[in-house]
Amino acid sequence: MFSKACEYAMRAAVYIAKCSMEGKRVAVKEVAEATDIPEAFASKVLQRLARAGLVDSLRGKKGGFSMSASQQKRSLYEIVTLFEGEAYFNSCVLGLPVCSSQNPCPLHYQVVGLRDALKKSLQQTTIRKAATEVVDAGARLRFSSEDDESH
Amino acid sequence: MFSKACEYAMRAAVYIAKCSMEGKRVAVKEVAEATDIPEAFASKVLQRLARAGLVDSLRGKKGGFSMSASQQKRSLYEIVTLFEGEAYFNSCVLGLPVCSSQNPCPLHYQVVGLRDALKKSLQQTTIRKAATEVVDAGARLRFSSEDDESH
DNA sequence: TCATAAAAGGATATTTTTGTCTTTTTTTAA
DNA sequence: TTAAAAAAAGACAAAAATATCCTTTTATGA
Repeated sequence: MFSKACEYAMRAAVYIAKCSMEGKRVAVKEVAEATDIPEAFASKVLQRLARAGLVDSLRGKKGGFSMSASQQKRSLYEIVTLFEGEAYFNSCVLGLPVCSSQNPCPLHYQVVGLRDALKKSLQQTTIRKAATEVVDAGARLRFSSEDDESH
Repeated sequence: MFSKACEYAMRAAVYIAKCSMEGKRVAVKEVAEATDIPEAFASKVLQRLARAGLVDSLRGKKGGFSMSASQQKRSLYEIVTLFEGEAYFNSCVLGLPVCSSQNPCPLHYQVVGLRDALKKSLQQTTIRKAATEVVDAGARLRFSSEDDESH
């Protein structure tokens, strides 16, 4: 449904938010392990999130990534559009360059409403809210449980 | 949202259905032109649809593609899963290998319902129905209108 | 039977996505 | 001031998706 980069970005962002809520700055290495992302790729994804202002990064010893309260309030939609582009939610399901109520493709009415609902759902879901699911409901950001990290 | 191959497959299938409803068999060349798909790629996509039994193909002079009444009744969902895989609608939005109500990711409840609705909508939409939209409501399968095909 | 039209199949090319590795810059603290 | 730790940046590699081209097989009709 979404690209790997986008999936990774969401997992990483939620993990960083969770850490920031606990007042902890995290390094790429930890984010990568906690969310099952290849470390070097995680680094690229986080660079992109940082350049977009969705996370803060600090270089050097004791550096790492964090999210301010206002960053935690940004929506998952912002992450998705950063990696998939606005077109993901706006362009024609059949790939036509023009498709609207004026000029619909045969699936326009069929699909547009549902896709808009998905869009709105992601717009209304803050990164912080997703992080809270992890803390409160034990929702996961990686396959294996946090118990068997074995370190 | 969907891959090019999948978009092409849906456009091509709907066009072939429309032609078959008019009792006309069509060649790749015509399908490609009518739906704005690169011809060689259209050929590959149609081969795949044919192997999957979603369209009939006939070689040789007067050959081409067509869809029987029962093929026209197949759903768009079948085309999508042929090109995107079942996983498209079933796997975790965040890309986790395991994600269910037992073991949800932080977006599980948020997104799963909407994606299921999209799935059902595609399952309930037959290729024939989409083709009827084109015939009855003038819905389009390519950018420019059919008037300016200039031939 | 032979030329022609069409799909099928195979090979190849291009672009994008995914993933890795190495070097550089920045910061901290000893 | 220097070693260590961390992100940033750049180069590269591998895989997948997209796209094109060429050959082979099949059917038709003259």
